[in-house]
Formats: sequence, structure tokens, C-alpha cells
Amino acid sequence: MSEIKKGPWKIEEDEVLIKHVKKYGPRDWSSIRSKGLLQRTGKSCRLRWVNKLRPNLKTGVKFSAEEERTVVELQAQFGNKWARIATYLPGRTDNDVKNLWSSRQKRLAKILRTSAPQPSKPQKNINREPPILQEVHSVEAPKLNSLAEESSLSMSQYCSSSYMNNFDTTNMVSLPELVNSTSLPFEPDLFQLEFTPNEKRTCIWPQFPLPFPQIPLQTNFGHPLEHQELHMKLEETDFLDYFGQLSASDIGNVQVPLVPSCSGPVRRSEIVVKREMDNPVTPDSFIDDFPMDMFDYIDPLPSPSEW
DNA sequence: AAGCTGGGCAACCGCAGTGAC
DNA sequence: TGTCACTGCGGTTGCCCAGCT
Repeated sequence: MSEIKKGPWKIEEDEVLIKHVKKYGPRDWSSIRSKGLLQRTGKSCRLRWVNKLRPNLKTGVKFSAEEERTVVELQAQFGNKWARIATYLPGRTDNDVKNLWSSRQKRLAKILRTSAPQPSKPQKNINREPPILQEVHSVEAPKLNSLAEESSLSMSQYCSSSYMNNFDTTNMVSLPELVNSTSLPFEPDLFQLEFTPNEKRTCIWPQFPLPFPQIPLQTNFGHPLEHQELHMKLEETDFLDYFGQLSASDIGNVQVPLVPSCSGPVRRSEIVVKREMDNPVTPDSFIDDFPMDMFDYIDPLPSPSEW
């Protein structure tokens, strides 16, 4: 048997493959080699067909913002089930979706990495904000990208964000933890942005008793908050809107479905707004280029101006 | 102009599921 | 029931090219 050929496909090879599929349908991939038609493995032939030769593919067409949003939402829902996600995007292959996601994560990681303050020694969750919040404080305005039209997000998107996807249910974060800088559920490795697919993910707010713990919240803006005040402010934010008509005391063990909802408007992070004041950049350009899940993460926090 | 870097993309690899025997 | 071949999927790698220095 001749050597197995690898590497880029030639036009002639494509033609042979197309002929085979026309004749026998998209199957019997192994027979292509056994018949001596091509020196490619069956797997290689199938991959070539699925990713490049199949009809109705959007080859060379960039993902639209809508498609990108769909990918983000479905990834939150299904995890890294690229083939499954691709079925929701006509003309897109699992490889396309996978590459898109990979690029997106690289882009985000770079934004976070390049803007991160370099600590002299790693400190583990001591008197610090969640790392992501720190990054957001200092991040520089990136260039625009296709996510530019992202302007409103829901709390459910927060729960379905890729950040949250980093956590197994064992890593669920409570709201008090989120706002309490002395108790952090995050690990520095979060910035590796490696995900743990988990189809049954739910966003659980374990034991969210109100009023909040008697720990003054020390923000980056130097505004200690008493829990009652924070409670009041949180109620004013639309983050509680997510929970619909639940009273605050009902929120103790809410399980939030990960399917993104179309709930009401959610403001951009006030933290980002604060930072914009410190480092004026064009607001839109600053906001718009962030991966939407970055805002997902920080949306629930109340506005410093409201404190 | 040359070298470097990063993003996008195509293709390969390894593993798992499934069905035929 | 076990084995094998085939197929599908997700992770990873490597190439190409545009933009930057």
C-alpha cells in the first residue's frame, strides 16, 4: 500500500473526493483509499468534505456578530460541544466554531494579560478583588471588533458566561463572595481560560442570606459599605431584576438556568465606567471591544456612584 | 526591506461511540 | 460477548499571511 499523504489538499484531490461523494454519498470514506483513488485516510477525506467541500458552507465568510453571539450563548449552554453548536449555525462547521472560540479566548486572555499588574509575588486570594475585576480596572482600551454592538446584557448571561463556565458546581460563587473582596472563589489560573464543560451547569447562589455579612465592603474606590446599604443599592440595580418577583429573602438558593434570557436591560459595569473616568477613552470604543462575557461577570456589582 | 509577532485557519491526532461480525 | 473497523468529535498543532517595528 502506498504512503499515506498528509498536508494541504490539492484541487485534483478535491475533485476526486467530490466525485466519490456524488457517486456513493458522504460515506465509505475508507474505500477511497482502498480503491486507490486517493492516498488519504478515510478520516482525512471525511474531514475535508465536512469542513471544506460540503455544499452550502460559508467558506471565507467571517462570523457575523449575531453568529458570534449565538456561539457564546450556546457554548454557555452546551459547553465545548462544537459539533452540536454548529448545527445551530447554517453553513458553519464544528471546526469553524471551535476556531472562533479559540480566537475569542486568545483575544480575551491577551487583553487581560497585557493589562494585568505584575505582582512581585503571587498572593492567593488575600484581600484582593476577583482577578477579573482587577484586570478590568486597569485594562487599556482595545481596538474595535465585531462585538461592538454588544451593549446590554442580562444577569442570566452573567451566569452563562464563559467565566462561570470555568467552575464546576464545586466552584459556585455566592453573591456575597462576589462583592466581598476578602473571600474570593477565584484562582489565578482562571486566566488560563480553560473550561470545564458541564451540560448540567447551573448557577447557584448558595445561602444568600440578606442582610449581607457584617463585613464592610472595601472597594477599589475606597468606599466601605455597610451591608444594609449595599443591600439597598443592590435592590436598586437591575441585577435583582433577574430574579423576577422574588423577594430578597427568596434568593437563598436560587438555581439559575443557563439558557440566556431576554430579560430587561442591564447597565454596563459601573466599575468600567469608573475606570473610564480615570482613563478617558472613547466610551464606546472602550466598552465595545470587550468580549461580552467580561461584562457578564462584572455586571451585578452596584454602581460606586450609587453607594 | 527584513524580521518578528499574532491571528486565522486547515488539518492531524487521539479517544470514544457504534455497529457488524 | 469480544473484537474490529468505521465514524464522529474535541483538542492540538502548524502553516500562512497581514500588520508592525
